[in-house]
Amino acid sequence: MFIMSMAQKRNTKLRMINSALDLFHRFGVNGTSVDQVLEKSKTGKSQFTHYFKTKEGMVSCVIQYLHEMIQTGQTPTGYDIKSWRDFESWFQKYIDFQESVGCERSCPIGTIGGDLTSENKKARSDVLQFLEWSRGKLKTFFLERKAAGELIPEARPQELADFCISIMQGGMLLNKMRRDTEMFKNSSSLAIKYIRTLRRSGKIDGA
Amino acid sequence: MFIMSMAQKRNTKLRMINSALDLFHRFGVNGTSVDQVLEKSKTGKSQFTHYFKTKEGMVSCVIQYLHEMIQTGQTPTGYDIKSWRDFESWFQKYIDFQESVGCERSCPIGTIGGDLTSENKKARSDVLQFLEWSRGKLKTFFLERKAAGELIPEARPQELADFCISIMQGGMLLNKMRRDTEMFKNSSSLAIKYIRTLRRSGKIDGA
DNA sequence: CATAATTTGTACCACATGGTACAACAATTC
DNA sequence: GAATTGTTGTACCATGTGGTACAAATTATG
Repeated sequence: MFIMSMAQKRNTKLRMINSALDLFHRFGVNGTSVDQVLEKSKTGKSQFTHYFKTKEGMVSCVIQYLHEMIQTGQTPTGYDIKSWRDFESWFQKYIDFQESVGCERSCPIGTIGGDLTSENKKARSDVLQFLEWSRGKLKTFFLERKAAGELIPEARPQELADFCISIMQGGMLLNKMRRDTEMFKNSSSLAIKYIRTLRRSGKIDGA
Repeated sequence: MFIMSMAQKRNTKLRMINSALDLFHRFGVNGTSVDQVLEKSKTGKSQFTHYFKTKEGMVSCVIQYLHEMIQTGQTPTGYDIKSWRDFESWFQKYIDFQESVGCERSCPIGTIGGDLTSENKKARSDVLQFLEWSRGKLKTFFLERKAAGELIPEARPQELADFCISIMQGGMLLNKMRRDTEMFKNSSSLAIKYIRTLRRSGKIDGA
């Protein structure tokens, strides 16, 4: 039946995307060949051409898939931040993730995005779309806290969002290089302390 | 004579290293082939084998060279930080650099380091050596300021150093992805503001 | 069932990749 | 100037690379 067909189709395509995501995340786009993805996903060249046409097409699909997974909360890390407690654990989840993989990976979007050049128009635009979405999520969190009177007037939501994402990206990259979580721990700890000083009215409830 | 020989030798090797550095910085190690380096430096395979033996050997030399350039202040950015003013312009120099290259590059060490895997033992150890050196430079700056009574007792030099480097790495990576300096500007601006709150005794002299 | 559409297997291709072999050339030292 | 050392040019190679061609199998739909 139709549903079976779509399921079957999605299944094969999904296996390829998952394999690609894993390899891109570990070795980068340039560090991963199409054939390696095919081997890992137990598929052939014809499926590759059928579902993705080119390598960049595959990269694009991988990014969109990742974006969807993150949006729907199906990743160990995420952007569903509703409280100060959520916010402070936002950093911690990245650290936990890295610890769980021996600090051999940084943020997938950072890794993939950093590999793209101006030629990769489609894939880059997918990365940027995700990036703006994530900035928006954090910005919205801070906006809401500010509207609730929990942030001093000088606090600027967009700056705070970019500040957090920068620390996360840099921290994860440095952790990966050192195969150790120390640097991200140190920097996120300071970021949290700083942002606490921008709060007002009420006790600090974060971890 | 001997000097001419060494100069000639260094010249060829240096041309290769400079070409490799430029390409690695722009496209990453995995995004650059040995042949591209040879073409750019107008050299042949025999010189490659003679001076570097393998691609990783070349990467290793590039990192060591870069480390040396940075240590001796021959790069637009650097770690010669003696005053609060120096410190605050430390961030700005990276932003200026990115602006000067259309935000098409991030930090060379971050780009190259992020491409390496556990197999690249030599190159990774070179990256780590540089990284520890740079952490030490920033840490020392904060230690000295603290010793001079210019930082509150709660301020921890190592945390502050890692915090700054994380923001720099993350900010540059994000800037490169977005081809724009906004995110690094936002995050470094907050970092500077925060660190100002940790200072005491005396006016803020930074830019 | 027939037929159309989707999905997959096999073979192939031109070119890029990292690396080797080895002779020729140039410079330095004795 | 002979011998040693350092440097470069040319040709080559096995394997990896992204991608194509096309027929065969499988699945949906009339």
